[in-house]
Amino acid sequence: MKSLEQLTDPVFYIMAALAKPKHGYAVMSLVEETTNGAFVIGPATLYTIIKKLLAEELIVLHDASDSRRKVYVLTEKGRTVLEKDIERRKIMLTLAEKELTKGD
Amino acid sequence: MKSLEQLTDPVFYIMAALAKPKHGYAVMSLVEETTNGAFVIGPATLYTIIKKLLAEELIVLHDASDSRRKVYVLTEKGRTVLEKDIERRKIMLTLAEKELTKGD
DNA sequence: TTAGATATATCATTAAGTGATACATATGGA
DNA sequence: TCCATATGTATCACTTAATGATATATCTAA
Repeated sequence: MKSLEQLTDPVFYIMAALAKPKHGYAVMSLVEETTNGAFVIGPATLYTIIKKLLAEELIVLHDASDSRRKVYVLTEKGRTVLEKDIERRKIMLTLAEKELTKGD
Repeated sequence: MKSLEQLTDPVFYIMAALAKPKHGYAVMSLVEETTNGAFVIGPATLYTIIKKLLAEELIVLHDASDSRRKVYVLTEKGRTVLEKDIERRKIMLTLAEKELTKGD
């Protein structure tokens, strides 16, 4: 995750889920449910990425955490990065659809 | 690239570009120009991925190729995979935007 | 005639993702 | 009460993916 540009898919999903405070397990559940099981983030992926996001200060441990559940939420910086990545992804989709339909 | 679900960003870009026949170098140029240099696919990434896509039969060497320029194009299978991934990406974006705006 | 763009390709390294596993607490039945 | 299942966090070791550096050849325009 060089310098925060180009979020990978799992990173994007996790950050999107953490736009609102959630604990890790809830992130896994949300993604799995929302995608009808098409996208599953396992614990290894989840906690590896959470560790990175904390280090990059894109998320923080939220007050509401207790010893059992650790609640995280996007920082302002994280929100900005996510919003920028949403734009990038929209441009990607535009390009793809243009190429697919162009001409025929 | 397990079994063709979840295309990574570089793979997605390259496949999108190859919806219409193009040689490798043109793919690099197209992506770089379209994104105003925000996304750059270097030769190592490009040819590594082209090799994989050929092996998976998502692209094929196109007739118009000569010894200098190798022109590739999506197969029917490749087109189907790309279209499915476009849908997945749209769902991802919907989820992200919903989480970002929900409540406030 | 030669510098820079075009074009393809691989090697070696780094970065990213993940299966397997571990461990603790909570909860709802039998 | 016991215990199976779900909830919840975490890491290790391995695989997969991406890429910087480099090599090589051709084409083009000054």
